[in-house]
Amino acid sequence: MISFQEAEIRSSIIKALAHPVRLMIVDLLQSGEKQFSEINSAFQLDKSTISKHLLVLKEAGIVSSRKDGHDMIYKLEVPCVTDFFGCVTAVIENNIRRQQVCLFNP
Amino acid sequence: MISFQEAEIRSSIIKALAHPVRLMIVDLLQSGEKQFSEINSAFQLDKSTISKHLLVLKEAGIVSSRKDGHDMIYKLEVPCVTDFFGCVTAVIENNIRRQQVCLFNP
DNA sequence: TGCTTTATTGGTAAAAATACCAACTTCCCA
DNA sequence: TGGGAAGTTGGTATTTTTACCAATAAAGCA
Repeated sequence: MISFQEAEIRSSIIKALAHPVRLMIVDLLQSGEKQFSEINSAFQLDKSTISKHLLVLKEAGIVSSRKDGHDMIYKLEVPCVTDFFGCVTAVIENNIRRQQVCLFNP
Repeated sequence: MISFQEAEIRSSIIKALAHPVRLMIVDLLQSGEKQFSEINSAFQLDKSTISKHLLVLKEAGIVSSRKDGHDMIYKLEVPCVTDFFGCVTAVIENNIRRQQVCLFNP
C-alpha cells in the first residue's frame, strides 16, 4: 500500500480539483490560456474569491500564471487532468445504472 | 463550459477521493475485495473513523459493500479511479521538474 | 435465548475550507 | 508622477470536514 505521506501529497492535488468553481475554471482553461478577467467574468463571485481559487490550483501545480501588462494570464499546466473527468463520468454513469437496477429490483 | 450543477456533481465524486486515508483505502481495494477489519487494521484510527470514510466512498459510488456473516466486504466499484493516480503522478513530476528549473535558473 | 464479535450511528470538539469586504500592490499611461 | 485599472492579500464570519468516544444494531454461537 502507498504510504500516508505519499497519500497526503496525492490528496492535496486531488483536493485542489474538489470544488465546483475550480473544476469549471479547469474546464475553461482546457480551450487555452485565459486572462484573469475572462475567468472572473464567468462567475458571479467576488474577484478575490476567484483569485483564491486560482491560487489553490496554482499551488497544486495544476495551473500556472504569468503577467502581461495589466493582465494576469492563467494556463492549464497539466492537460491530463481532463483524464479525471472521463473517470468521473464513468462513476456517475455507474451510479445511475445501479440506481436503476435498484428501482427495478427493490 | 460545464454548468455549475454538473460541476457540483463531479466535484462531489472528486471530493470523496480528496483525503489521504480514503486514497489509501482505494489503493488497498485495487488488489481485490477486502473485509472491513482488514481495511481498519491498516490504519491507527478508530474503527468509526474508517467506517465513515468508507461511507463517503460508498455514497460517491466509488466502493460498494455487502455483508458476509459477521463481516462487511468492501469492493472497488469503478476501477478507473486508478486513472486519477496516473495524472496525479504526472502533476507531481511536473511540479518537481519545474522546481528544479527554478533552482537552476533563479 | 443471552453473549460476543463486528460494524454503524450519534454527538461533539477541533480544524479546514469558503466567500465576502476592505486595503494594498503593480503597472500602464495621460 | 499621479490616477486609474487589474489582481492579490488580510481579516473575519460561516459552513464543512474530521476524529474521537459512547451507544446502538446485526449476526453467529454457546
